[in-house]
Parts: sequence; C-alpha cells; structure tokens
Amino acid sequence: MSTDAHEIYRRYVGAMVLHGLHAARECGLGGTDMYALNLLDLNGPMTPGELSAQTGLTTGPTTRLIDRLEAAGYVRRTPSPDDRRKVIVEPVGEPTELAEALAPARQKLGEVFARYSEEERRTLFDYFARATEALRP
Amino acid sequence: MSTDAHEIYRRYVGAMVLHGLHAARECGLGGTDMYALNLLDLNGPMTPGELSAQTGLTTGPTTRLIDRLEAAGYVRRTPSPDDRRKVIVEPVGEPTELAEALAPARQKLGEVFARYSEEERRTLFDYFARATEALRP
DNA sequence: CGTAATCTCTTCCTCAATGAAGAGACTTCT
DNA sequence: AGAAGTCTCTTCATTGAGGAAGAGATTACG
Repeated sequence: MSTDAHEIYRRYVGAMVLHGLHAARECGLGGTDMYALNLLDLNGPMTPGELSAQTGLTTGPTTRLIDRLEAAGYVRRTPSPDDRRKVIVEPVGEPTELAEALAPARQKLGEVFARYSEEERRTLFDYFARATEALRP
Repeated sequence: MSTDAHEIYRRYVGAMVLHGLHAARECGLGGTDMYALNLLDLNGPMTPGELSAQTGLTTGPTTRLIDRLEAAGYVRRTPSPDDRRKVIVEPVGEPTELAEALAPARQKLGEVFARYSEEERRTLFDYFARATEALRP
C-alpha cells in the first residue's frame, strides 16, 4: 500500500466513522448501542454474556444496553432452548428508523455505484466482503 | 443497487463503524471526540464555533471537547490572525496513539489490497474518493 | 464614540451510561 | 442428592458528557 493509498484509506475510514456515528444519532442510539447492534448484525444472534464479552462491558450495563435496544425495537430476547439460564438476543429485521437514517447515504452511494461497469462493481463488492472480514474486531 | 448490494453495503458500513469505534476506544476517545477529530481531519482547521455547529453541540461542551483533544495531543489551539476573539483548532499531524490503533487494520487491509491488480486498485481508490464525498454529512 | 453583536470560555446543574456487588434461577459435576 | 459453577438481572453509587446561562474580550455598526 503506497503512502497515497494510506492517505486515501485514512480519509475514507474517517468518512465512514462519521457516517456511522451520524446514523447512530439519527436513530437515537449512542455509540455503544450502535456498536452492539452492528455486532449482532454481523455476527448473528448471541447471548448477553457473549455480547458483553464483545463490547467489553460488564454484565450489568449489557443488560441495560439490551433493554434499550429492545425498547427501541431493534432486537428481541428469546429464551435459549438449550439452557434455560440463557437468553438469545437477535436483531429484529432492519428497524424502520435505522433504514430511514441510512436511506440518504444509500441513495448517494447508489448514484456512485451507477457510474461503474458490471465488472468494476464486482471488484468493489468483492472488496467489501474481504474488507468486512479483515476489519472484524 | 440490487438487494444483494444493499445487504453487502449494510454489512460493510457496520464493519466500518465497528472499526471506527474500536479505534476510538484504543485511543481513549469517546465517539463524539473521534467524530470531531475526523471532522477536523476531513474539513481542515476550524474555529470552535464551526466545530460546534458541525457536531451539533452547544459551545460549552465544545470547549471541553477541544480541551480533551488538546490534552491528549490530537489538536492544537492557535489564535486567529484576523479576529482576536476567534481561535483556530487544527489537528496535530497524525497522533501516535491513533496511528497505532489503526495500524492492525491497515495491515490487514493492505493484505486485502495486495490481491488486486493495479487496474482494480484504481477502481477501488476512485470509489473511496467518490464515496467519501457522497457520505460527507 | 458608544451600543449592539459575536466569539470563546466558565460555572452550575442534570441526566445517561457504566462498574461493582450480589441475588435468583438453572446447570453440571461428583 | 448436594455442592459448586454459570448466566442473567437488579440495586446502589460513581463518573462523564451535555445543556443553559452568563461573563469577558473583541469586533461591527450607527
């Protein structure tokens, strides 16, 4: 990666972080809540214990974090079939507020994508998939 | 943009937000602080008033936000030459902690980039530039 | 000039999020 | 069966960020 690519990447990451936090605000979520919601979105349903391990929070705050997300309609609690002490936290489709908050950005990005050829789009989506995997914390 | 592309994009944005907030924590910064630092990075030096307008904070919290960033060595305050009431807040190069926090991700992304041809990389960087512009809040 | 407007910063207060510690329910192991 | 361990949730106290209001310094305007 050349210095120039570094520079581009740095600015790009900045823009994505800005965008993400902006979306979080639009949804009435804090940064940690958005963080947790994305964890659930990327890694699938998990227990509060697993979520607390991944967020770095202790169990108390995690419970209330899930409370907030559940009250806002972003996730759902389901009893675990295997272990009745456990609870499964799963994202509930894509919440309306989140979709609406992301809509303008999607619209703009859609216009950007429209400029590329089918071949180029394949390259971009391939990169997205690989980068998502590489950035997974 | 097909539904499939939507899905890929959504997961990708999620990964970037996760990555950004993770980096913020590594630097000992809150989400808002990282947000502001990225604003300064992307839009260049600005006054506390402009920063408060862009973050949505009132002036009080903005002053303390700048205090935190300055104490951590991320930005510098300079008196404005034009208007002696004003202050210019400018990022101080790239802070070591931030660079270190981003280093592992850069390493991994560098490996991802290495898989592509020169032509494909051009496409990717072109996309980054356009997407950065499109996502600017 | 002098009054109003602008800009940053300070002070006080409020509220939300977090950590620590422990309770209650359930499972596992001996 | 019983003891120990696990998992979630609750309670209490603390910390930190943010808003509101106003002070102090400077600039712009009549």
